Order: sequence, then C-alpha cells, then structure tokens
Amino acid sequence: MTEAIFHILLAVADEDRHGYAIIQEVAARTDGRVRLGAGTLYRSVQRMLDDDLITEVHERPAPAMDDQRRRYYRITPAGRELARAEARRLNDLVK
Amino acid sequence: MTEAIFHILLAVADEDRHGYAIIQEVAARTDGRVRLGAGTLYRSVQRMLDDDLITEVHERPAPAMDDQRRRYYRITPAGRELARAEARRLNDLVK
DNA sequence: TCCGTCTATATCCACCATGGATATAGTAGG
DNA sequence: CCTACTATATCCATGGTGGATATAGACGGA
Repeated sequence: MTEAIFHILLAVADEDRHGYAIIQEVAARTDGRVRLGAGTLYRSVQRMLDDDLITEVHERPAPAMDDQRRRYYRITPAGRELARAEARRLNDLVK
Repeated sequence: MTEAIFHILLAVADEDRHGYAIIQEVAARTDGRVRLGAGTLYRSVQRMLDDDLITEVHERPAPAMDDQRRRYYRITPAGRELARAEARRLNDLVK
C-alpha cells in the first residue's frame, strides 16, 4: 500500500474519474502539495486494476463533455475497504 | 520524509535509544506490524544525523546496564519539529 | 486555417528507499 | 564452551517514484 495508491483511492472514492483528472484531483485535495508524476499514476492504476481496487467503467458522459481518449475508473468495494483500513492505520500512527 | 524516518523519530522522541533498540521500539509501538530492516535502520540513522534530526550522545548508562557496542541517539529540536509537521500532514490526509 | 497550449494516455529511465542477506563481533546464560 | 541473542555496518535485488519522452486529440485565438 503506497501513498500514491492511497491518494488515488481517495480521488475516485466520490466519483468516477479518468487518469489525468485523478492527478488534478489529488493536487487539488492537497493544495498542490502532492503532484503525482504521470509514470506513477498510470503504473499505479494498472496495478490497482490487477488487484481489483478499481475497475474501468465504459459509461461515457454526454458527448459534448466527453473526450474519447479518456479512460474512466471506479473504486471497488475492495478498494474502499483498503482505503478505510489505511485511514485507520494512519490515524493510529498519529495517535 | 519517509515512513521509516517518521517511525524512528517517534521511537527516540521520549528517550535516547541505540539502533537495535529503535528497531524493537518501532515493532512494539506498532504491535509487530512494522519491522524495520537493519539496512533501512542504519541507513536512515546516518541520513538523519546528516540532516540534524538526531544527534549521537555519548552519555552511557551504568556499566552494568551498558553494552560498549551501542551507539545512542537523541532527537533534536529540528527532528521534533519535523515529526510534528508530519503528524499534522497525516492527520489532514486522514480527514 | 494555422499555431500553440492544454489534455490524455503510455512507456522509459535514473534515482532512491526498502527488506533481507551477509559479515563481524561482543554479550550472556546454561 | 557453545549457542543464541545483541549490535552495527554494508551489500544486493526489488520495486516505487518523478520526470522525460512519445504520440496524439481538443480547443481557443490570431
């Protein structure tokens, strides 16, 4: 469980997002302090798909809002569970 | 700021400890979940000395309780400050 | 229409943190 | 004595990371 993966889980916890949007969301959530490199993002996403923490969804937004290049991801129950466990772990650590 | 360094800072926050004792203290604090490898520990200690997060202290316990091979370390104000900042960062992250 | 910038995914590389193995040796108890 | 544990230090293979590079679609302004 790397910090990048935890950030990605948080970024897709509330809504489906595509890769590039995840990078921006993580930056926004951390006031620009965490800027995931492209390599880290796409490699992490691949690993998370393999581990069933996220799945690719093929539902597309209205064509006017879409971009055919995007690939959207959704958190799985396993991903949500792992994120909760990690949050608990960090909380214990801080205490 | 790696997780190993944060654990080491926590381990020496309350009292001076030598390397091997730090490994045990970190394991004890985390109920055995975090077991620092020897390489990680001694390398991290070296980096922390360079960065003035800890200093080596030459005060020795009573000879009966001592072991000449040990090297004791004490947290510095800078180390304490960094640990506090990291705790704050993790706390924000969990929220 | 052309141009530059941003969006978007993907792969590659050099760097660095990590665990565990190995080396060396002092300590302590049966 | 012998063995297991304590203690420090270094080495190696592995794996995560940022950033560069490649490729290309989208989009607004001149």
